[in-house]
Amino acid sequence: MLYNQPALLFLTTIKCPRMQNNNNPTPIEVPEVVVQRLPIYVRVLSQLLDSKVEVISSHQLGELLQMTPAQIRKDLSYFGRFGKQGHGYNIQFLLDELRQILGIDRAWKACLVGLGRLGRAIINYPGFSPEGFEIVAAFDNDVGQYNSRLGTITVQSMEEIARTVKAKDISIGIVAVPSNQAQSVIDTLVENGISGILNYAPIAPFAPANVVMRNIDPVLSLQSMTFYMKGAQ
Amino acid sequence: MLYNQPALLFLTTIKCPRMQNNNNPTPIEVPEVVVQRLPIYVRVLSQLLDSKVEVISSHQLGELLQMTPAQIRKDLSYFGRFGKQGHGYNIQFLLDELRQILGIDRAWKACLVGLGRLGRAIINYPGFSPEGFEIVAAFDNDVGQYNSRLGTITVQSMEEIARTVKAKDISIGIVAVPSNQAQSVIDTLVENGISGILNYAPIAPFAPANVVMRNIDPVLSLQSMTFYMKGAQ
DNA sequence: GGTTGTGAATACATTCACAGCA
DNA sequence: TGCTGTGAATGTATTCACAACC
Repeated sequence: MLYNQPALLFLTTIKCPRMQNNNNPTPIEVPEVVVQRLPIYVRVLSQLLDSKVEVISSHQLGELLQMTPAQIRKDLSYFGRFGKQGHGYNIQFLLDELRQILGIDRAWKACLVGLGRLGRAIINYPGFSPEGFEIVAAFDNDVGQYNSRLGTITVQSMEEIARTVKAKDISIGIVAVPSNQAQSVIDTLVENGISGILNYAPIAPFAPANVVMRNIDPVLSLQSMTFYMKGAQ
Repeated sequence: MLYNQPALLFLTTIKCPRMQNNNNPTPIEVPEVVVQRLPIYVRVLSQLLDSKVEVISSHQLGELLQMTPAQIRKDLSYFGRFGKQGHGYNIQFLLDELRQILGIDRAWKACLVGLGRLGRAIINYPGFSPEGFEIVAAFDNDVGQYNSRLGTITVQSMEEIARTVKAKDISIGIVAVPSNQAQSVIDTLVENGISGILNYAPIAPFAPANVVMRNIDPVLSLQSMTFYMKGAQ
């Protein structure tokens, strides 16, 4: 059976077009779990670069991330040959490559739906824009919110989602509405051509296979945590 | 090589003591990925129960969660035999069992470290307490925050972490401090006997193997999302 | 010497397929 | 008949181990 959507968190191998910078145009398969690790490498490599480290071996990187050097080398080898034998990886070069592979070498426009407490925290979160994710529109159903300004953004009614998503060429939707509205908001975003959704609502969302879904759900994290803590308290 | 800590998100099989309600006292191994799915089952089953559904088959549940019925049956079979042939699973019974297995049939006390914008959003998040996770203390280094009250909680200085964690018997720490302070806060929590950490700081944290770590990092989610969206924009 | 990149080997997770039971 | 529970089979992911190279 094909399932088009990970059960909130996990999924397996998926076909992807091979990177363009490679001369071989045949498609390769990259495990989804590998793709999910690439941003972690990017994060650590950036920090190392900030600390003026220029070169790192898979062994040292594995030490920092608590993973095996072999896994790091294997992960990277899906995309190219970025290292030098006897030397390691040039951090700046590897970072540039990984950013291009992930598609984070450019800016991405997102809209936020839902401006309750959670939505306002999201719109004020300072971590998105330095990484190239810019929230350029915000929507809420509460009439009291309309036309209120949050930074450079003016809150719009949900009826304006269709028009604004197209007008501003938005490709990512961030969903922060109450659970009972979340699926219908997701449907609206999908209908209007959004291709990725970051969902904060505690539901098991549905979306077609061509839309990428990511869920942020701290309660699920806590609930799987306690399984391992039952001896502790 | 043994690695004691998942690289932020994912890990594999781990030894766990078998459930007590089973007569067999030998330890079984439950894949971590299975444990992470149990809360998802709990969530959907609760919603079904609210909708007055009493019984469900693995096929129907698989439909709702976009996973195979075999996977659901296999996952549950690690912990016991909860279904009836020809009938399906009694939702109330299965829920009770799953809650006990996960250790979420009781309350858990947590403390929050960091009361910036993110920390205040976390302390106001209404999703924790209905699930039995109660934030009973909050700490910040900013003198301006001390003794300010957030709901029933009074903000304390970080020096009071040790005393308060012990006095209030807190087992979970929620970390919402800036990246550069996060590892040292985690170390402090660990030293004071915290056994689970929910980390919101965008770092690759380190903790000993006996501490359960979960990371909430929307930027990582977005960065692996765009990999699949490069055709879209 | 040190380190990468990778086929082969191992370990793990999912799915199949069917016996067994209501 | 309809569905669970589960060994066996398949499909994936990780790790090993070593040739190739600096």
